[in-house]
Amino acid sequence: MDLRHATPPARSTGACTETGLFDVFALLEQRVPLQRRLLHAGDAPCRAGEPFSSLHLVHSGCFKVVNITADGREQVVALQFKGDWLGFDGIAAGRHACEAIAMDTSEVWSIRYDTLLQAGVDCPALLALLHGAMSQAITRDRESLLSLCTLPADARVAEFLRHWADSLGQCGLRTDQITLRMTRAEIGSYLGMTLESVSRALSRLAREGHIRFTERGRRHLHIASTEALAGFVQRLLEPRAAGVLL
Amino acid sequence: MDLRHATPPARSTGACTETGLFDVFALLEQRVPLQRRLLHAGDAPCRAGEPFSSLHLVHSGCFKVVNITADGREQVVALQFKGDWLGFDGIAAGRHACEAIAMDTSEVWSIRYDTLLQAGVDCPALLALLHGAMSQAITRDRESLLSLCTLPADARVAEFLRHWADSLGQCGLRTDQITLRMTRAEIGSYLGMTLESVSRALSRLAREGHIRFTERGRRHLHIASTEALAGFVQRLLEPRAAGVLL
DNA sequence: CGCAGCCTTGAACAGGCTCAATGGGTGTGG
DNA sequence: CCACACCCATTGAGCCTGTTCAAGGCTGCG
Repeated sequence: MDLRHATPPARSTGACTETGLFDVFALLEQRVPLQRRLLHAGDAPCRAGEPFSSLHLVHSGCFKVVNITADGREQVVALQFKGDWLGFDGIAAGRHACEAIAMDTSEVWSIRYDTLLQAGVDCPALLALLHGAMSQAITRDRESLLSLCTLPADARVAEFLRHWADSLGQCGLRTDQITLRMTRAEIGSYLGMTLESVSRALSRLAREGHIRFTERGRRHLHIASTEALAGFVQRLLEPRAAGVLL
Repeated sequence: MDLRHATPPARSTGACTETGLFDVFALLEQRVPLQRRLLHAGDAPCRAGEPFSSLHLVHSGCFKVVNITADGREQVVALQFKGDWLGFDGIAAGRHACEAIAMDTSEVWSIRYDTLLQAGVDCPALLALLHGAMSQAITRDRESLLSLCTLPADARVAEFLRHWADSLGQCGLRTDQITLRMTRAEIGSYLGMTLESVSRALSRLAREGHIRFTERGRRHLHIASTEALAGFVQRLLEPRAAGVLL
């Protein structure tokens, strides 16, 4: 019997590791001293420029990760849900490069990096966990990069919705009914487009029946089928592919 | 005393590092069994889809990292020089997501991941090294993302040249005379633009005197000043910033 | 020499941006 | 309770940056 499907992996894209979400939390809880922190929308477990000392495992809720440059540019570079870690960017420089900001009431488990390393000596599974999470962060950032460069605006929005629904699914929530916890401007920042383009793309998706805005407002929407969304993306891609291949 | 600053990661963007590169290689050499591999342009230490078993530390030369999707899109998502690692993307899924391809005669030190972990138990500095490198990879990917989304095409090309020169500098090479080891199409893939746009941007930079093509062909170029390039980027940014602030 | 890649440049086109007007929702205070 | 202000979202019109398509040049090589 395959346990992996009983306790699905922590938001892995492909085939991850025997240790699923449940195991991750259980293992940490019993092996490492950690501090549970309840956060509200807008709170930031780490801020850009702050000295690095702890990593934060998202236990519930969701976060946006914002990168800020010296010259004032800023962008949402990642979204993190249950099972994702916050703060990896601080390890190398000893100082955080990005802010992580709660987009909803959320709980994180904060773990001092040095104590995590010490615990890792006795329990290699902890290290495997950590490395897996970092590796996944890299893989996902590169996927973002690829989507940004190879997909037209509408497809990026469709992928974004699919990704969000997927993430909810891996937390055990329903994937057909989603509540966007970001403004159009934030979505646009994440997807490399303006808020107007996001709005237009959503309208188009609604017009084509892939999504439906619920009566509770423009941030609550119903997704007909994530497969259909994927198909929509592929259809936008075809003209180019055909042109290239023929 | 903070160990992190005693053995800082290689090629850190910000404050790098009296010790840096040399220590990394020395430490690995004396602590971990590794296999030196000489590669030629086009060789790939890891291929997409291949099972993951080893990490590869770049000892000389340079690599492009190419991400390939199931539906056939592909993109250059990173460039790696001496001191960078290849293969992090394989840890989580147990299988590589990206290809790393040598763009020049290069040497990598290949290290089995499992033996590296074991060595890490006795020598925490090895783990610090590894984590620093992964953290840096994340930080850099996010910087790419930000450049892609917030800079116009010409600025992206300027930043690209600056980054390349910087990377050479951190290998101890001269930074004013660089040889691009990529075609215009590859640069375009990395920067999210077409090869024509890259070519035009380079022509513009040459016309404004920031770069000069040498007599040895259009891939060899002389950079007047990396600071001037940074200034060029800022100048392209100002109109927007001014518009936003006023 | 002729071919194959790669690079450059021009001209037309288009996707997404900017600017602007409008409307819905929410919270506050009269 | 309504009026107002504020923020967010939608939609349209015109524009601009970067793409597409096309032609031509350079270099290296069989």
